Amino acid sequence: MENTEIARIFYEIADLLEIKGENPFRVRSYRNAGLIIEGLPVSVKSIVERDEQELEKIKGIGKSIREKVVEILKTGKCSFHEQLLRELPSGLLEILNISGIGPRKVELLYKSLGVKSVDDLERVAKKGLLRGLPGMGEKTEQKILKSIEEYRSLRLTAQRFRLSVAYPYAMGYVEYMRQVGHISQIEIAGSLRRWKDTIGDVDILVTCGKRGAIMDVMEHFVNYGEVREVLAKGETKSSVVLNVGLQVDLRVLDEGSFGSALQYFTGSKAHNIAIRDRAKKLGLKISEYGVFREKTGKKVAGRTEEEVYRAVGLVWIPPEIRENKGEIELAEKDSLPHLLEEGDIKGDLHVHTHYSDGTNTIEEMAQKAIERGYEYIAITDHSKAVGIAHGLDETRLKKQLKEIDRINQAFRERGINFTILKGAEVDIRADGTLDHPPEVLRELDCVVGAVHSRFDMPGPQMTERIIKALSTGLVNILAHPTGRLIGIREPYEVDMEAIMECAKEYGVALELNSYPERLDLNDTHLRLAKDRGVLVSIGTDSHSEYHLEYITYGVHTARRGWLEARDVLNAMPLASLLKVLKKRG
DNA sequence: GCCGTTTTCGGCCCGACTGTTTTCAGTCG
Repeated sequence: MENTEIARIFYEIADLLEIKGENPFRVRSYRNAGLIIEGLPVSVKSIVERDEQELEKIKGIGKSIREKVVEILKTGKCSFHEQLLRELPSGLLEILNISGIGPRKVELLYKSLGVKSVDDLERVAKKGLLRGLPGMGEKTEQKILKSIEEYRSLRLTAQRFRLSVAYPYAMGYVEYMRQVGHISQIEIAGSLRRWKDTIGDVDILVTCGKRGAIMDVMEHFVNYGEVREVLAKGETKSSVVLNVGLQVDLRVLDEGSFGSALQYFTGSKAHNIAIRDRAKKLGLKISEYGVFREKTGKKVAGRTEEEVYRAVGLVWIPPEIRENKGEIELAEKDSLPHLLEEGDIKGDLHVHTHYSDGTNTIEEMAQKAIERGYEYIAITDHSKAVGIAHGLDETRLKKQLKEIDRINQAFRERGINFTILKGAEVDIRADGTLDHPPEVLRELDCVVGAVHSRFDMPGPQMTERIIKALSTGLVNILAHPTGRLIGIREPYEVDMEAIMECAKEYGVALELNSYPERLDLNDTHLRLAKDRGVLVSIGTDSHSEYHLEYITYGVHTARRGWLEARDVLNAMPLASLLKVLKKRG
């Protein structure tokens, strides 16, 4: 039983209790428990196997949740959850996905019209039966029908957008908004500012210099060429949906509230709740409009984020780590980690060329890397098992190595301080053996091992496969360690703690693959790697010279995992890097 | 249901927009 499955049961309990009209704080506890469990870097199962009391040490998990977790792990189900499902049809949970419908309406629809599913809902809405219910009119009925349609089409595609998809759209919108006058400040907030790997919607905040111009700004916003639909248009907030289906919200603020609004809309929700809780204990009240004294209502901060954090006794916290996972406690002591920055990156250790499935030559990739200010790259083309990528056999690999020698020699002669490392992305075969012979691998500077087949293996087998490969002592870096493709393919089952233990023993770095569809390892695994003292290599997996820029996504993801320059293999200058790489074998 | 540097009981983040309302509930973020 995986963490996500256990979390799902708690989410469902929360939804069902909410429909029943239970105490909202009890509901929140279950939902919160789901969030916590889903976000744990280690499996709940392993914690319980060690000592089930340890669960209660996690903030937000008490006796009741702990008992239910243990029950789920033992029996595969939760009797409380089952009991709720006997009281209420499970189809009600699906109805909650229809936007504009919450628990109160679900209850009303179920009790008054016997609506048990989305299909039922569609039927009664089409019959015009909704408009008779209290609080509902013709407009609600039409809106619900439209939402059902959207829900059905959305279910076929991804509901969230990859960071790399949302980011350019958001930047384009910001550029467009700059064209209207009266805007003095503009920032993107939300999960995009926190660089989450997927984005639900985009939040743009602006300040408007002239009071009377707010509606002009709103008008400009909803008239953007990419807008498919206007969801709301008010004096402080407007919402639209773009043609691609991405929702964008705009908020207009006073100068004096910009910092507090930026803080508020950047989130995360868990971080904000903790910050507000803290404010309350200090006799303060925080809203998007500022920090106020609870008693007098006097405003004490709001212009900048620094001001807001200072008002509650904290130093400014980088957006990427605002998840209420320990950052607030450290901000109090002014001992936050010094997070990695893009300028710390000295090179790229996962790069393909036209030898396998890349589009550029070795020289072209090196040239681009030099322009980025790097000291080195490792050329790591596929091995022969990855036939579809035109993987290299030993003969072609040897030819490539000679070419690298030639180019390096030419760099030296021209006084260019840049080194191309000889590498390979060697396939870890299903039986755990490597796809190049050991004597060939020993000739290389940088061996990247990776799984490219049989993703459906059971967890223990996959773990054993990877551990066998790393234990040869021939691998420097384990590439995209979970194999996930965001929104396309789930990660394969693997015991990450066991992999990390092995990686540490054999001096293997784990990769944070920066390719936008991968971002693998993810933030929680990165934090685990840091805690376990396993080095991380941030590679772009570039298949063209333009892909080297993906390092930006990698660096921000690394920041989400609390990584500092000293935790990152390719933040090392060449000399130290070579020392680490040579330790293998 | 969870939590505790005022608490083992009594709190638990806050506000905008919409659609239906004649003062507000529900939903959303």
